[in-house]
Amino acid sequence: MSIQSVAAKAGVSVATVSRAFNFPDKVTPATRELVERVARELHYVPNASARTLRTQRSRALGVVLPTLLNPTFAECLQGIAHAAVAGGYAIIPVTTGYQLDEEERAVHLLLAGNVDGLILVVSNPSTSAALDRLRSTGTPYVLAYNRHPDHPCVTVDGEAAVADAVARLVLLGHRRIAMVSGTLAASDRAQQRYRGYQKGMADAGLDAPALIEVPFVESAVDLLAQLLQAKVRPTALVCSNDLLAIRSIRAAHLSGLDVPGDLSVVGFDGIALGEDLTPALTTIAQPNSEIGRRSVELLVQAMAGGAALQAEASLLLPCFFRDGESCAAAAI
Amino acid sequence: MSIQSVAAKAGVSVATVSRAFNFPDKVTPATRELVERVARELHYVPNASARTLRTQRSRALGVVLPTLLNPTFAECLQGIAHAAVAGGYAIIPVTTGYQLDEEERAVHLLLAGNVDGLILVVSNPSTSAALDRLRSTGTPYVLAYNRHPDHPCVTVDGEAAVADAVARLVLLGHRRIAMVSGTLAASDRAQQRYRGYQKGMADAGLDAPALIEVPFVESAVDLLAQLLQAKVRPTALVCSNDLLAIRSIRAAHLSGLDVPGDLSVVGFDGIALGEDLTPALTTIAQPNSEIGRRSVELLVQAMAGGAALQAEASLLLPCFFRDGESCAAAAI
DNA sequence: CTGTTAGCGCCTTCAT
DNA sequence: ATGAAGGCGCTAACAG
Repeated sequence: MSIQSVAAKAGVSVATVSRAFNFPDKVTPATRELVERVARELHYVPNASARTLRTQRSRALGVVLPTLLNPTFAECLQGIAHAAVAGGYAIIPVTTGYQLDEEERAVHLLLAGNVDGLILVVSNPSTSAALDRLRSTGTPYVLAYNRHPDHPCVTVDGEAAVADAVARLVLLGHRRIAMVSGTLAASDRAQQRYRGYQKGMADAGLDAPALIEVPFVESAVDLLAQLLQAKVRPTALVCSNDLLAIRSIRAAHLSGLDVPGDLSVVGFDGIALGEDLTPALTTIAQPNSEIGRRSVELLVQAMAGGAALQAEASLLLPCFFRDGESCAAAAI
Repeated sequence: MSIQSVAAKAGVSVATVSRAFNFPDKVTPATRELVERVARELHYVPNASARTLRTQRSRALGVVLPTLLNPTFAECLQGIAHAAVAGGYAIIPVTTGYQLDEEERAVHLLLAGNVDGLILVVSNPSTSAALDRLRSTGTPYVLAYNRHPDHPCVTVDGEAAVADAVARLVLLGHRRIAMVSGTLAASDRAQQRYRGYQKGMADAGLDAPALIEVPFVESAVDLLAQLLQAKVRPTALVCSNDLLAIRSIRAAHLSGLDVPGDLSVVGFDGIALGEDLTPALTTIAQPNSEIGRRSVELLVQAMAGGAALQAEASLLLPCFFRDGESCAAAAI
């Protein structure tokens, strides 16, 4: 079922068959149709490996993500997948479970797999050994969700967005506003959002209580419930992501608190599911699917140009405060 | 950076380098170490395309899924990804958006991409043109979530599980139990679950009201809210998947109904998020990640044996009723 | 416009 | 245990 068989059956050379597929204009309409017909009859499908070997282009993109269990990244991957297919690229996703050594393994794996380019969400661009390795190979790549002056990135201004969210809570009369985050060291996003929180509090002239850091997902609800039962508790929580926001709401209920009556909760990410919950999640919505799409577009464009992407190509997409039902005016 | 360079620098033949990597036992420990050292120095990485071209094995699996926006499939893909990496395979996922023609395109795409095997979640195995095409090529494949006597499948007994759930609702005193489903024609899973519902109702000697079919996700909540405001409304809803269950709960709230006080809701899928919601989702939990993992294992095993998978290899995994807070005894 | 041909990098007999 | 050489299927010069 090779190009040879098609050429033989059609009575032309392999070069003609190749041209008929890759440069239809460079062959007579008659021969092109002949070749196409024979190819169809033989169920001929070009061999991708042979083509890749010859052209040195695999038309495959590697994708490195923390996890697919967070809908944020699933939505992003969906966006990547669509854009990739549209651009004639296949994608090879690898998840790292937020582990640094897995990031390196993933990059190694994908590089060995001959991908033409990489989209990655890393823990922290500044300290990523995986990125160093990648850079030294010259393979085009783009970071999604990460933000760093030395790398091409597609993301949003999480810091400003959180500061804005805090300002809104203040306008609603909240004073004791706490922030809930996963392990701060595990992601630059978390750090940026935390900075935004601190800025927001400072701008409002409020003291920022200590960050509520929730290391393990399993114990998150219990830990939060405990905190909410303290004599002096926050009236509003700014959560570093929607999953934490959902768990915070659950913790509130377990503590006998009504959301938003007794406690306001703001998330971050804008997962689609949030809109179907009760209360509907108030959150800072990122364009997750678009982050994926734009990352692909940037990468494909760069690869077409032959050059690796520059940090200057970075994109800062808008995100917006999505009003839901988990936020209300502070009780007096 | 080819095997040639390594051979030259190490002063051995390319054959020896190849052996050092693929059959370490077939070379002297000394030469093996020499080759490994030189390879490391040169940052040599075997070229996957060349190897694939030569061996006719890509060590890549194609995955065809409806969507990643439903956490069910995201969880499954995560399971697939883990098992694939463990088995030395890369995965190439393609989503179809529940569209038949996309299924065919996906299969075509992946076949052209030289995958060694395919895992797919199709709309309906009985009517799938994509499967016919696939079968005729002899490429090993396995269906996930689908169930059909003529194909190798990895799934659960959704029919029995729903019948059991209905029985539990009946025990709680419910009589007016309705079923909520997406487009029935769009998936064999939905059909199986509906049959389970009908069976459960019949077993309890109850009349099954007409299926509540929700064609469009966007209008689901509105449609459901409308139904719940009828003079005679169900006291319990069995939903064909967790996303519908979540929307049903929202519709209930919008209608002023308390869940589970006024309305019990049972989902199907067991998405992880369900446990963090309030009320925690009562659902029929499938082992989504395991469905993915076992699919890969079956496929890899079959490919090692050289034969395509037989329908007899199908796996019916256990699923279980996961008690949450969205279900309670019927009000008298 | 079409054909001939030389590799792309690797594995794998077949010799040695 | 190691080396030499053919060829997997394809594309891209280069001829004609």
